[in-house]
Amino acid sequence: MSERIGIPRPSLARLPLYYRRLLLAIEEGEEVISSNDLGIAAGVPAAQVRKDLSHLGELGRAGIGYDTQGLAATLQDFLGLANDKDAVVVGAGNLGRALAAYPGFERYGLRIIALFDNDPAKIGTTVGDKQVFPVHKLGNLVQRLNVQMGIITVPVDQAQDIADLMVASGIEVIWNFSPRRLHVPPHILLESEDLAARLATLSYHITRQRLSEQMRNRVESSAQEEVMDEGESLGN
Amino acid sequence: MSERIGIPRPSLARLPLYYRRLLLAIEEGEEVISSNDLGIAAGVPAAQVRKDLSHLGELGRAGIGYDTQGLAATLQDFLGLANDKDAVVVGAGNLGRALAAYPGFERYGLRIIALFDNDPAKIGTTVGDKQVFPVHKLGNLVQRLNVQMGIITVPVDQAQDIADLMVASGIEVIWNFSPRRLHVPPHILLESEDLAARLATLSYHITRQRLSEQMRNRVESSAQEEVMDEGESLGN
DNA sequence: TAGATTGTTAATCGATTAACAATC
DNA sequence: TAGATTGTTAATCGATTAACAATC
Repeated sequence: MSERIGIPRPSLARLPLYYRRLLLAIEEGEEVISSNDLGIAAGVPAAQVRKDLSHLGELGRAGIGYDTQGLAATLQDFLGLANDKDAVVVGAGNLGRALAAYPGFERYGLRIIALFDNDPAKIGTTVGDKQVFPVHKLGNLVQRLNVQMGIITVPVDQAQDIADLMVASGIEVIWNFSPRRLHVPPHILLESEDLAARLATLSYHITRQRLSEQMRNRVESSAQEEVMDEGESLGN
Repeated sequence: MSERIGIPRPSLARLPLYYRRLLLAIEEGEEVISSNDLGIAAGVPAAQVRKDLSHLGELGRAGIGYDTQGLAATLQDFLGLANDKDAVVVGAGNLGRALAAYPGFERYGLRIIALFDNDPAKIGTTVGDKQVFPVHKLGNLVQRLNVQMGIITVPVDQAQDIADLMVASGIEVIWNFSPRRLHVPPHILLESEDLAARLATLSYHITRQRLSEQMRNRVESSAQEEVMDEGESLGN
């Protein structure tokens, strides 16, 4: 995907956070909100918020702030959250079933309409109200219902095959949860959540933290010794 | 976490991808690998790979490339992948159970030792060989076993409370899967996977893709009309 | 020697932040 | 009017990329 988008990627990623804060503000009955408050919710400075929102137009009022209802509607529209988006999950293991049942997706317009798997023990079972079908039925269903999105939660060695199958079936957006870089034609949008890779970076931090802790302990225990030394030198 | 790290975040995030490629190369019996090949695996140019690896030292040999075994060992060490890292999952819903059973984590040294939940129907059940305990037992177990990492998969309205509890129990790294910005003291490392927010950005792309498709169809159908017009004007 | 490939320097690119006139 | 807050410009920051001498 060669990204013909009119907004920087980091800005786009923050819009949902602003949106979420706006829903909260609306619920609280607040009619306006400042870039500062939106920034706090997203963990960025107010200037960043204003810059981000400036990509969508002039949405605020100087001296006042942003109209909560208006801005929420603009973001909802810009992100297409009110549009129904059909998806299928391939891989009805733990992760696939968890995503199929994830309660947070519906409010953003995602409808997971079915799961697919090749394990006979899984075929025919349901996840909530969603059925698990054999993978060979994927193409037909995707074409018939014009499904746009495919979610991949199969074991890593099958991920590329499934991606190929999805592309051949006409799926245009792939959300990949397998720990593997997938290859897709340029017109397909591919987004990956590589949890194992993410864990590896956390592992890096845990390791450093452990080291600096040991250092601290060593400093503390020598401080402790010093205290004892002092006690002794005071000779009481 | 004010990030006293000696390597840029984006570089750090790519190291696991290089590592994975190295394991593959080793499996294939390859003894050296070029920055170019590593780059292909991670989707970045060779210069990026060399720059990333230069943060860990001079690891390659000019004219030759990188020793696969040696570089893999260096990365494993740098990322602390061989160190055992104990974790608990709080929230034994679909996602929590999926993560607890996720097969990709063990090879990176993560040991999920228990799950916690407040639902009586879940307490006492197991996920693989891991037991689900009531949340009030979290502090004791974390302290007794010196658990470093907490994984949050509870509903959004409980996420902050659980984070507070984890911090109070001595956990130092939190991996948050709830769609909410959590507040933790500065010495705690907090990393979040906000799947709903990620979905919202995918929604943006799906919406644009749909629009550009409609445009294409419109162009095609007018092209179609033109063909028909021509056919007519040819008068056959 | 010729060819391959590194590590590093410098140039480029893009995002973040600070500052402020304009506006309410 | 005084105070608050926007949108935007310019400065800063940091990461990516290109280029190349050094090395094998």
